[in-house]
Amino acid sequence: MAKLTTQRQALLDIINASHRHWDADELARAMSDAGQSIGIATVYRGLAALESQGLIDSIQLADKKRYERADKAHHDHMVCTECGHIEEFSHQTIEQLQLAAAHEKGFTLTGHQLVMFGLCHQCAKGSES
Amino acid sequence: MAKLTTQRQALLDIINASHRHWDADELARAMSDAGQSIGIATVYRGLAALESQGLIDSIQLADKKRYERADKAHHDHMVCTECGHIEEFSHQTIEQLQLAAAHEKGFTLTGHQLVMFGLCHQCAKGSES
DNA sequence: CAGATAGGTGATAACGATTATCGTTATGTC
DNA sequence: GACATAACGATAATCGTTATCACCTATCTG
Ligand SMILES: [Mn+2]
Ligand SMILES: [Mn+2]
Ligand SMILES: [Zn+2]
Ligand SMILES: [Zn+2]
Repeated sequence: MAKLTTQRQALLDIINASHRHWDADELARAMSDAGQSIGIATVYRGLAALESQGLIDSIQLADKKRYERADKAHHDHMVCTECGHIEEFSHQTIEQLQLAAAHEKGFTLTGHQLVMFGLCHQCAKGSES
Repeated sequence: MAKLTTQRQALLDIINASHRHWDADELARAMSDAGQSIGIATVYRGLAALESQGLIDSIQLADKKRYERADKAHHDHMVCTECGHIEEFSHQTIEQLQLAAAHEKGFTLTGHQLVMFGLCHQCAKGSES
């Protein structure tokens, strides 16, 4: 039903070209920098379409949603509160224990999001007094 | 430095009176219903003050922040995407594995938030075809 | 007590991310 | 080509939250 238009393909290409976690604004700017300016509403619509088709993934951080490529195994995120760096990790046992905890409370799980906050290696080093 | 004023005490009392997870608007309405109307800005400021003093806790959900009493052990949350019901759970092993995962990536953890989405027992029953 | 100082309060403007609206444009089908 | 169906883009609107700013309180000081 939803079409993979020129601009949606371009968004997808940008996202698939790295492991970055993009927000809508960054993508609009990247398109613009590439000489292919795009309306911000089109970015939001395109991202929603791509995500609903499973072509990209997203994480909801406190302020904004960030999108990333979907061709990776499920993982969760660590966010550096100093520089914004996002580190990925996956832990099979944590996933299993989550399922167990949900089951114990009678919950039918459809998803989850684990975000850890702290200082990345770089920023922890830099802030030593 | 920050004062525990009459309205802040009232907010704290409401929050401590149950295990609910309140948003700013609900608290303003509760105050109003109790005959003690309060400006919405005062609610936000009061909640920020109470939280920074460790008198209340909060969780950041996709759209809004919700506040709850702080006199409970750390726990995480399951949110029913159908009715909004929030179930709490805590899993010691999950917490420990998170620390291990962070350490492995060189992250100094300052916090985390695990939110699981799905259907609560009630809603799962109701949606059987 | 009078004045000074430090916060707090409340109405409301501003903000930032996202969504809705609406006229225009591209794409697909006959 | 003509019509239907989405997508596009500019922009208004929405919503949670924060900033402003003109009063209010306390609390302190002499
Ligand atoms: Mn990721
Ligand atoms: Mn809770
Ligand atoms: Zn960092
Ligand atoms: Zn439910």
